[in-house]
Order: sequence, then structure tokens, then C-alpha cells
Amino acid sequence: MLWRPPGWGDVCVPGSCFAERLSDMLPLTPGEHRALERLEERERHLRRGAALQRENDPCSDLFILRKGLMMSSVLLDDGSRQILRFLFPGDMMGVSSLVYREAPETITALTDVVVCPFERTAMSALISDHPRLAALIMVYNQIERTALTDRLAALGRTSAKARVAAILLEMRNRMRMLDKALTKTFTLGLTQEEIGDATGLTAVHVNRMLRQLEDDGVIARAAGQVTLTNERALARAANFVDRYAGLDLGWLPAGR
Amino acid sequence: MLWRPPGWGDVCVPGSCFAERLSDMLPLTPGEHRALERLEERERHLRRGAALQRENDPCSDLFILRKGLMMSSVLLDDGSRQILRFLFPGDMMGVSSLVYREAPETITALTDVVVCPFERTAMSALISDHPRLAALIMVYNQIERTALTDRLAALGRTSAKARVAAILLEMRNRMRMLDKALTKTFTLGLTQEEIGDATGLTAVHVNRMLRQLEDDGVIARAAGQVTLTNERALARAANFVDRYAGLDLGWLPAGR
DNA sequence: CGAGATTTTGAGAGCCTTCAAAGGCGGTGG
DNA sequence: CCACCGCCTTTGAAGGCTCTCAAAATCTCG
Repeated sequence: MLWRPPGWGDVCVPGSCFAERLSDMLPLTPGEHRALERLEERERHLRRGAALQRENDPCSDLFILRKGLMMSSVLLDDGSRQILRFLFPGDMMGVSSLVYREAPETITALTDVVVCPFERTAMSALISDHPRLAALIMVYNQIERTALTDRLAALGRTSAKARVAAILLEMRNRMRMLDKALTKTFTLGLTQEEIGDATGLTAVHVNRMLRQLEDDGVIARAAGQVTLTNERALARAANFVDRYAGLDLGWLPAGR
Repeated sequence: MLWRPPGWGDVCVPGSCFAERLSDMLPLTPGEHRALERLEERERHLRRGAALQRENDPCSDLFILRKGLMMSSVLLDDGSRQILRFLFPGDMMGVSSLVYREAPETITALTDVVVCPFERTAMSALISDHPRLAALIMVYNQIERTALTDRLAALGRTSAKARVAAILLEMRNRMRMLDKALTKTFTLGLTQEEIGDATGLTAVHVNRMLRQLEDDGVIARAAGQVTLTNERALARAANFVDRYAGLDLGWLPAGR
């Protein structure tokens, strides 16, 4: 098994991971903080490799990821897998339970993780009692949606090298949101097969693309770590846009 | 220019197209109907080919599509285009204006269209005054998100033929939501180049795949119309799942 | 009827996959 | 503490799917 960085998500303080995420966008009121904390009252631990939710299984809870790294994916009937999204502490997961009786995607732990399950009715109460949080959750979903369309455009219209470059940048940036000290060197924590399933490539070709990026001098690899030696070139190759920047939330209602 | 079916969306009755869409999921209260109608008080007409919103331009309004067919797409810096979504009457567009100062995607009219612009503050009021509508809009966004992940999996992991088959099914199904009488034969209303930009293929290859599907006997083409002659086989080839079915909305708060 | 867009078809090239095998690394059990 | 085992990474060779380039045919619209 691939070595995964230990203790990812230890930065997550007691209270609400999700509140932290939202308050990056906007200061929250004490009432809002309390409401969000109620979503994370229960805890559940999973071993790496364990599935939190399986495609086509009945589903009803939502989750906040508190600690560790997870992914959501779908399985096609020829047996191939497409990874839709990597999930970091503070991410809300299984939102499709708000809509579907059966889960459209599988959610799996890539490291040992801690998740906080909550019921759909809790979401209902939150929306009724805290309109601004409802709006913020819409904003959060929209950011996620845009990241998804970026990936879609990458799969449809960019080369294998560009897609691998994009994943490297995405992972580094998301990890940096948890650990501000992190800069150019980081532990990727994904197998080449996982990178392939996220980018629509084979593991073999991912390996070749990593080598090419290394030969091009834009990344370096050593001891399970990746270093972005020429971030500018990497971002250009990957068509990269930071979707957590350039926000404009002036329209939100007042907090309660 | 490709011939487009005339008068698409004429089925849209006076009132609110978007309310019609939502009430397919759940009966709405009179108060909710009135609130949604306020989103469609203003009208704007666009000629086919016109852009409603351009990538990277400042944006602030959202829109409901009332009549016609549109698409949202992104342009990569090598000049290639990825179509993200086709938009039908009743669809909400430009939701990214809730989040970003500058539009992440371009929205273009594929036929002459009528759209209803409304301000972000209208959304804010809606969320505060009608929690159940806020929840329904989340549901709506989530369905759209799932359609996007289906497309993502198709681009990443299925053959060209399967992707083209998927587009045909998707378009037929969405058109059938507007015109229940529509069954196996319909006017696609897309150029092969547009199909290519949606599926991540070249127009040339789309043409070959259409021919193959025809030779396989699963579709027929005549006079700008497509007939699905073997829908079962087509759905199997395309890994198709109907994301507008299997909903479970029991958790929603009460309507006002 | 002419101009421009779209569809169709062919030939060749290239990117990525498949298949295969060797090497490295970490974990486990003796 | 060492050896073994499984997973992951790396590399090579060959094949196929899809792209590029090119040109003719068809269709739409003015």
C-alpha cells in the first residue's frame, strides 16, 4: 500500500471543520457557528480503503470530513473507474442524499479518516433557521461545481501531460488551504493509478507524463514528495485557474 | 448555419418557467409561485449565436431561460472549446454570478431565445423568505451536478461512440420533458462540431461515430431528424442513467 | 443562383492504451 | 533482524483509437 502522509487534517480544531471553511469566505455570527457545530456532533472513524457510501446503495445521511483524505468516484460497467473529486477536511460529502434515494457515487477513504454524519432533516432546519448559511452552502456548491467543469474541460480538451499537471496543482493548492506553510514541496498521497482514474488516463501513461514533467524541469520527485520547480510553467501547461479566488459575496442576506 | 427547430420552448406558458420545473418535483404553494414569478418579470430577447455572458467578463445577473436552446461553454487557450451544458426552457443560468466577480463560462444562444434576467439580491430575498424554495434550488443544482459528473465519467472513461450515444439520449430526454409527445424521433438541433465540443471529440470523428451508430442499426437519420431505433442498445452503449428519476424529497421543510 | 456553413469521406500520423516484465519499497511473519 | 510478499513504480514494444489535413458533396440562406 502506498504510504500516505500521516495526520492530515490534524490542523482541524475542535468545533466545526465546515464552519472554518465557510468562515474563510465571510465572518460568521455566533448563532451560525452553533448551528454548524450541530452538524458535527457525531463522529465516525474509517480505515483507509473503507467505503463510506457505495454507488447504488440506499443513502440518507450527509457528512462533513473532519480528518484525512477521501475521494468520490463512479464505476463504469466495463470495470473502469472515474474519480470525480478528492475530499479534504471541511468538505461536505454525500450531498446527493438530498436528492436521490440511491447514491450516484462511491465515497472512499484514502487515509484513515474521521467523518461526521448528519441527517437530511438537519440540513432542512439549517436552511430554515439560517438563510445566510443556506446561501453560503449554495456558494460552496457552486465553487465545487466550477472545479468540476474545469476538470471536464481538461478531460475533453487537454493533453495527458496537462491533465497530470492540473492534478498536481489542484492537490497542492487544496493541501495549502489546510497548512498555510506548505509551499512548493508536498506529499502527493495518491498512487499513479488514482491519478489516472482522476484524469482519465492509464497508470502507465501517468507514469510517463510525470517523467516528462520531471525531464521538462517543472517538477522534481524524491522520497514520495513532489516539488513544483516551475510553478508558472506548470500552471500554464494546466490551464489552471484558482477557483477559491475572485469571490464576490456582497449579495448575501444578513446573518442570524 | 444549421437549421434549428423553430419555436422550441413555445410550450412555456405565461407565468414562471422555473416554477414549472420545480413543481415537477413537488407541488408549490401560491406564495412560492408568486415568489418565483418575480424572478421572471423582465424579458430579454437574443438572436441565435448571441452571447448572454462571456467568460472573464464581469457578471452579476442570473437568468431563467424561457424560450429556445442555449449552451454554456469554456474556451481553452489553444482555442479549443468545451461545451459544459445545454440549456433548456426553465433552466437557471449564470448561477456562478452568485460567487464570482467574473464569469467562469460563456453562455450562448443556439436558437433565438428569450431569457429573464434577475439580480443576485432577488436570490437572497428568495432564500430568506422561502426556505423550501432555497432547498429545492439546492436539489435542482445537485441534479445538474450529477449530470455533470456523468459527463465527466463519459469523457474520462468511455469510447467516442458511447459519448455520442450519450449526447443523443440526453438531448432526446431533455426535449421530452418539454414535449411529452416526443418519443423516438426528434430534431437534434446541434451541429456535429457542437456535439464534438460537448463530447471532447472532433467534428470529423463525430460524423464517423454517427455513421457507425447508423450502421449498427441503433439510430436512423433523415431530413435533419434522428430516430432512436434501438433505445435499449443505445442506453447500454452510453452507460445512461436518468438523473431526473429516483428522487427522494421527503426531507424538505414546509412551504410558505 | 451564389456564398458560406455543414456534412461526408479518405489517408496518414500521433497520442495513448494494452500487454508484459523487471525493479523498488514497505509491511508482516518467522 | 531478515526474508518474503504484495503493491506500486518504471520501462519497452506493439497496436488501435482518435486527430489532422484535405477535398468533395450537400445544405441553408440571402
